[in-house]
Parts: sequence; C-alpha cells; structure tokens
Amino acid sequence: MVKRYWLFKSEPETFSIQHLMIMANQVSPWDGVRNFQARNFLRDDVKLGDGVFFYHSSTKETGIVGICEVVRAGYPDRTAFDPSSPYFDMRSTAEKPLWYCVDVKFVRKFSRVILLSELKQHLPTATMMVCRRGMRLSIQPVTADEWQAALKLAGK
DNA sequence: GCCAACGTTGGC
DNA sequence: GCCAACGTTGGC
Repeated sequence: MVKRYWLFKSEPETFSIQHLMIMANQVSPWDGVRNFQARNFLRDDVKLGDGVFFYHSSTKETGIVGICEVVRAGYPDRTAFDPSSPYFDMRSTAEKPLWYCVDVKFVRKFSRVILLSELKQHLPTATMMVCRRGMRLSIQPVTADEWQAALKLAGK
C-alpha cells in the first residue's frame, strides 16, 4: 500500500495546529467537513499512515504550518449527530451517516509558515491544488513530488 | 471589508 | 434536469 499525501485546511481560529498539539496524545478527529467532495476523500481515500499538511486558511499568514499523520481512516463524523454542535446535520443518522472524519496525530510544526505565496512561486509546489484560484476544497490530495518540494521549502 | 469563485438549494 | 438565487469560502 502506497503512502498518500494530503493537505487539510482549517481556519486557525476554529482549529489550529496549536490546538492539535495540546490534545491528548496529540490526536484529534478532523471533523466538521461538510462538502461532498471532501467527504468522499475522507470516507474512501484517506488511509491510515497517510501524510497530511496542516494548512491555516483565512488568517494573516495563510499557508502550511506543519505535518500530521492519519491514525484512523474514515468513520462517521459524530458532530453531525449532535444537535448542540455547529456541525449538526439532521440528515445524517447512525444507520446512514452522511458525513465522515478521520483522526490525525501531530507530527511536526514547521519553524515558520510556508506561505501560499511561496508555494505559488516555486514550480514543484505551484501545481498544488491549494494554489489554484478559487479552490475551496478543504481536503486536497498532494502528490509525492509536491510533498517533497514543500518540505524542502520548510527547511529554508 | 470586498468580491471572485464555487457548492448547494429549490422552483419550475 | 436546468439554472437562478443564495450562502460560503477564502485570498487579498
């Protein structure tokens, strides 16, 4: 089984890499995703052991802030069942879950943010989905080449 | 705060 | 099944 790579977006005000770092065992569900294309990735394609870039969006410095790892593959997102959750969706039931999540574990926080502007400037990373204008998908596949190239930028 | 881009909803 | 209206995302 080939290890795959992903980029997960989050608004740091809602959930940042710092939040993940202080969770028990530094593990958290990646829940609240309410977009069908992203849901399909979480349900069908994101697998145990996959690498994930943690991306901060809608903030001063938008970009990749670190790495985490998938420690549990797709399972029903329980926030959809919880009427008190902002992510509640009455269409989703235990018998027929509509929304899915995975669990991620913190691996590393970069010493600096790899800015979106940097990703766009360098060719190996400029092909990343996140660099595309108007790209709102919050769960994005990343190629092995893009992963390596972005990691290189982090080391600079 | 603006607004382009896009996903979803719902009337027909 | 089309598509206009609407709501949301998210960079700038």
